[in-house]
Amino acid sequence: MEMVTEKATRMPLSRDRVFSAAVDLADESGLDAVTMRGLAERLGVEAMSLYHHVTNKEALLDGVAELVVEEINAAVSHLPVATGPEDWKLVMRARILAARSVIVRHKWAPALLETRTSMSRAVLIYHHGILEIFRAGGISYDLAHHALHALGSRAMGFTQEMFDPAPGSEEEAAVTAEFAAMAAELPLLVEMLSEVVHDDDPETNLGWCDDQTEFEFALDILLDGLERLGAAEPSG
Amino acid sequence: MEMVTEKATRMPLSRDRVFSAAVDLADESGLDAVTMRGLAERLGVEAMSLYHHVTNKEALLDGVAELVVEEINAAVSHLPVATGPEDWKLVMRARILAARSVIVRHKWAPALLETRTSMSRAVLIYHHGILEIFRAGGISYDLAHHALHALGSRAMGFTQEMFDPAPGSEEEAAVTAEFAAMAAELPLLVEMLSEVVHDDDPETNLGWCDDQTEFEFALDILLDGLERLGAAEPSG
DNA sequence: ACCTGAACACCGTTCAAGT
DNA sequence: ACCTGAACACCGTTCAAGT
Repeated sequence: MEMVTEKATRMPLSRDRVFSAAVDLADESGLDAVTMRGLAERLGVEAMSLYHHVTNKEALLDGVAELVVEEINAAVSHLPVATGPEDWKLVMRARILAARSVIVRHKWAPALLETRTSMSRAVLIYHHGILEIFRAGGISYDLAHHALHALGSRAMGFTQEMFDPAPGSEEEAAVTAEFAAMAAELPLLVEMLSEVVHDDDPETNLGWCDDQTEFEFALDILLDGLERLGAAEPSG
Repeated sequence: MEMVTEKATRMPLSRDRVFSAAVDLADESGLDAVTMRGLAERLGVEAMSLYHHVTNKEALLDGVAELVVEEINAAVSHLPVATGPEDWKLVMRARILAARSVIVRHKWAPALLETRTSMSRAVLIYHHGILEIFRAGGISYDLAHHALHALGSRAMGFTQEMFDPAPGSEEEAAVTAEFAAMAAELPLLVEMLSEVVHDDDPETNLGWCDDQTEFEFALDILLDGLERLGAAEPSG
């Protein structure tokens, strides 16, 4: 039942080992657990040794983010390519949902990716693939550019949701309490929530309000809208 | 030219003064400058005095977020209300763009709001107002619920953009360099960027990739799509 | 070349003490 | 009731020193 720790392997440190140990640490204990000291301990080494392989914490986080996006690129690399205006939307949809399936395995990734300020090699490659699909679909560079902005992080399979308390957490209890106290002032929200059901399956959801269904709902509105705009363009 | 500092006023501390001083500090020096010690100094007080008014740093940040959303609620409070299926989309659009104008005054707010885990009083009130517009437009609770998810933070006037280096920053230089080095592998991105122009006006943009035009482009696709779905619903 | 130990400058926070 | 000073347990990081 016990995992083979990095410490037990005793191989020399390297950038790759540092980054992938950080990913594992984040998977197990969250992003906050990724401290220089904590990561070093997991690697059976002193915190200061890490600085021999990464210039600082920011560079470490850049590397971790890059590893996640490379995992996405690997996951989408064998997916079918678009052949024309008929199938680009389905191909795009499949690619984005494949990216999302990687993100779901690393629930801390959205928060990390949002804090990255520079576009890395892997992110550029991913977006080039997205652009390829738009172009195969006969969509102009101008519209594709707008589309990349409109999709934003959704192109990569996630939306950073506001206010998503973990089910059963004290935050969720706090929201429920606040909501109950204000029910009289919020009649429409009360009525809406009595009509709809939240699916809180932690296996498929990134959070309270970011489940697969809602992600696909918004994605389809955007893809449908883009398809419509593409069809209305003067030339392919 | 020198501002009247909080220190000079010498009034006793209060929750409200603490929160609004934190907003001012974030406006001037960014969110990272809002430390217990830094905020205390600005208030002419010791760091530990703050704990008499807020339970901890998280509660401080909650209060700061709440103040921003209250500013949004004030900004939209006198806007016209929707009267039916004919005008709900315009009313919604105006409200969301008014919210955005508040966010633009506090460029650190998106990053802060994304980290809040519980839905506050002001956020509930804001979303109730949004729901009011959907309902006036004859949209069902079920569709409105999907719509709130689909809009996400965009309902409040922002999208947390990934990879938005500040114009002229070293991050932007890094992206440019990376991009140049990979140009051969990214022919479509090269061609796209040669055709489109980025408007980097720092007055209207929240970042490199989140300018007013792109925000409205995506917003209109979503509102148009929701309108279409609403019109197709069996009953209002 | 690679790793370490001690130290520094910051955090948020606790606690006992001041008025 | 409100504020303070010293201290604690953490950070990221520097630097001189070890092998």
